[in-house]
Amino acid sequence: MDDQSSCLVTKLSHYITLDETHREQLASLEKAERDFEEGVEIYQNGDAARDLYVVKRGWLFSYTDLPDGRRQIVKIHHPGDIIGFPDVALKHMTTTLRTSEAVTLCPFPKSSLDVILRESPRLSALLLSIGLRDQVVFIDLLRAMGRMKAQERVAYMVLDLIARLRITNRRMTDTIRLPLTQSQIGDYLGLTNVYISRTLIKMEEDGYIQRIGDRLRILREDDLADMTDFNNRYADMDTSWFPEN
Amino acid sequence: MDDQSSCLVTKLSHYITLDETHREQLASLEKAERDFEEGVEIYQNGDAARDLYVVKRGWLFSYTDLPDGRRQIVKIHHPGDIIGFPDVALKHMTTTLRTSEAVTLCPFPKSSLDVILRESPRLSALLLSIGLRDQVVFIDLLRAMGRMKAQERVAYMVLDLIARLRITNRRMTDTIRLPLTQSQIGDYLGLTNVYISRTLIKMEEDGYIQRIGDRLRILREDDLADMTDFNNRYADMDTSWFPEN
DNA sequence: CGTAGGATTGAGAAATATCAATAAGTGTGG
DNA sequence: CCACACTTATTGATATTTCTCAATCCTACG
Repeated sequence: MDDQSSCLVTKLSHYITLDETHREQLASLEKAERDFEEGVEIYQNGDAARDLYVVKRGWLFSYTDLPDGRRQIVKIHHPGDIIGFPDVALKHMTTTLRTSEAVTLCPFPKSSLDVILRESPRLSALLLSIGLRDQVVFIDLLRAMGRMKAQERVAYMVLDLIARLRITNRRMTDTIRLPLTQSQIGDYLGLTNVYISRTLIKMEEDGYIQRIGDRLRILREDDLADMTDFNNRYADMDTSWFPEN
Repeated sequence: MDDQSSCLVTKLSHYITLDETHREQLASLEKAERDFEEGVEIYQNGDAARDLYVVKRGWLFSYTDLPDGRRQIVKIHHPGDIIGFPDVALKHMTTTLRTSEAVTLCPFPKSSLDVILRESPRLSALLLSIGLRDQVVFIDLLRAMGRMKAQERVAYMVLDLIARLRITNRRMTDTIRLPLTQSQIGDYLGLTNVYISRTLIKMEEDGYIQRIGDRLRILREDDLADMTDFNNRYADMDTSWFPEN
């Protein structure tokens, strides 16, 4: 597998400059990429934690269910994301992974981390930082779920999605594709599909957003950011303390 | 500073066996320990992210506020915890740290991580795993906040606290001290102080818990675990893939 | 013994859920 | 290109959960 097609190299290059050695190390970790249809489950809560995945194409999400059927979607995954990282710490997967549309994933085994930790302190620092930054992002989401009203939560979700898409796509405009049903948005934000419907309608009436098919246009991004006291964690990473190589 | 008094060594020994080299590496990282009174703020949201702290004694919590004053407590810290780890990834602290009672902390600089990453792949793997496991814990809390009712959230909080206290204190009974006001519990669970009061009374009436001063006795732990579909993440860490040294 | 912070209680209001019906899309087979 | 089946979105009516505000009660402590 050459550098061109290594998902990990692409992902990590967004944060630090990788030299040739790093690129080779990373590229060697990956297994062959795999395609999946829309609406399939790739692994389930409770499966042995074995592989990680880098998303090459398409959207997916991870969720957990309560015994009575209530569902919480925990993370929405985009191209460039590493899926399954938190579960590295545990013996079993803690979520179920499901595709929102057709996707391509690059799997690599959890044991690859061992290689990285032994061979490159710098890459290790980067992986650690990505994990910890994701933790901050979860804390932000927690704040939204604990203390924000429906409209603010929707605003937060949209801003977070845009900020993340802009990591890999610099000239993102104000319009995003949102391949999620309102039930799924509700499961992500701790609300019902019905209330998501009403909230989106209200936000459109108030001129915050505009909906065109499965696309969403942000009309007053600054106002939404104020409303949610939004911080772009993806732009604030501190790589200054990383070891040299 | 000898091993006896190194907070980090004590903390990390709960997970893997540390040889003499590891112990020395870790002990050398720590600065002198510091005491703080009850009700003081040790650092604030927005401060430069410079130090981490290991808790030697006492309870504290981290929180963030919304501009209009709504507050979300994000983490309750006990003896043995590492505080400020997620902020390592960023240039600034994302929360404010406040004591619930008199505490003793062992600070060590963020730059110590550089040393660990360069010198010990095994310790690096452990730190990474602790960070990632904490992420899973946040995901569990997110699920509670998004999809559980007040009583279930309280149950979840109590079970999580007990599980954590049992890491360091093996023969923990069914009774814990809870040095938090009902307003703080509310800020943690995304509810109001008033509703916490009513919920605790209800749970006591139903025989789930018993309150004696600032102590809480769990009467039907299994039922509470069923109610919240509780998983003890602290007992399920996978250290099998860690590098040798 | 007075005071202050915390807990409890009551009444009413707001936010969100639930249930059920209808409308609007969307893809498929003919 | 049409008609059917199916999923998704919207709407209305009502129920539930939780919040808000204000009063009162406790309890620890100077």
